[in-house]
Amino acid sequence: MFKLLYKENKARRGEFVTVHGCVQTPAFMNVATNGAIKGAVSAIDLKDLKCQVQLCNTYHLHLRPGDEAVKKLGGLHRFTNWQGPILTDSGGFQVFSLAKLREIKEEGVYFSSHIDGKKIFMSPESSMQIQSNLASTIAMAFDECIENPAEYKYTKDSCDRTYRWLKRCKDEMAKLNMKDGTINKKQILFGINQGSIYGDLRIEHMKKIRELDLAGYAIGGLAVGETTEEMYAIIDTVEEFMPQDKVRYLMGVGTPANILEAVAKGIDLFDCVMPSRNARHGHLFTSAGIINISNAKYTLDDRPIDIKCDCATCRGFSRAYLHHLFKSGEMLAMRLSVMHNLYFYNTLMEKIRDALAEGKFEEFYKSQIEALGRRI
RNA sequence: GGGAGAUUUCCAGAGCGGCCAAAUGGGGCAGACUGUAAAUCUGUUGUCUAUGACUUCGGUGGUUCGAAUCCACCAUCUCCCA
Repeated sequence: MFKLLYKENKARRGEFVTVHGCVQTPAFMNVATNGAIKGAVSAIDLKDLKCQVQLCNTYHLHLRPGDEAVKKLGGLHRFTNWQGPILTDSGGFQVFSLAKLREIKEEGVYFSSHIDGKKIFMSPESSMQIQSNLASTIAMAFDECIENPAEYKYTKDSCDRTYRWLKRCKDEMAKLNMKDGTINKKQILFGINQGSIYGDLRIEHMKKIRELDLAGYAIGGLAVGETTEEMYAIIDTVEEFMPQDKVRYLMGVGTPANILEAVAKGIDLFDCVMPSRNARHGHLFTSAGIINISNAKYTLDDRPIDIKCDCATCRGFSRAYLHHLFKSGEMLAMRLSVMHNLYFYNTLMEKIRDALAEGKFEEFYKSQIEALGRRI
């Protein structure tokens, strides 16, 4: 259940209540595709990183260790030791990211496993079954994430199919939530808007899916090849047609600047691989801009990554030490960096919420938007 | 004392007369990364007045139209026989 607390222009400060706890929004969900944040960060660390929601992946966990195994082990919460809300992505993104390894049909998608080539079939029904076995808090609808640029005709047909799939997802989840042996019988479903960069298709699709009265609505298929301006334009276009009383999730986005911009446009939830992936590659976010810690100029830099940050990494370690850990290929380089970047993202969201609560979001936006994208 | 082999651009190491400023690794320098097939990938790594020019392959001299590549001597190192 979503409760809108404050609004400043389009930006929203809210609370999203789930069976696994209340999420203060706007919020960033921390991505743990395989049930772990890459870079050796566990659920124990997530509390210190101000994480509210963990995101896991249906396709990946279905292949390994298998959703039946996770179910036998008590579901994702017990398996990963994360007791807060968990959102599972449906496998729809893999329709995009594993495009070379799949074939789309009306009944569902045939994948060749990226691990061993084995044929995998995922349909709206099987995605719901897997997510039910994983027992996440929030299940995402099984969609096709269309790459950009896309043909208008292809996009229209795909959106129509994604809509038919959404109805099948809803029906299947209703059945699963009543079934004996289901771990989380209160699992909720979010629908996903598609339509590439075509405003009319986006609106038409959004209007149709909002009729299904789902627990939340996501905008998918962005940050997959279009320009930032096109992405912002689509958010503006679709937002008007999203229910006010439901949580809104912009999937897979993005940079800190993207997130701040999207909050201003009325989005509540985000997730992105960027803080963790970029951290593993030495790309760190700071209040003054972005740094690449493996650059030679940090060899003798005794300052913390971000002088204004109070994460465990910044409290205890210098840029020079992090630089050395990267150059030496130490695992610790990634762990400390991922923890910093996630803390940065989660703290950014906290600052956004505070600004909204005080009615100072616009001020905050203006003071931050430029620095967030700067490279130093 | 005698014999055999080595010496290449930051390192290792290919090259055995022109297609060589010199393969391939590593290291260095930089860039990318947006619902994670990503501890990955890409570019670059002699100098410059830079679609070309110049100086390099232990040293010096020589053969040749042309040498990292062939010859002579020198230097250093390794192995074998005394």
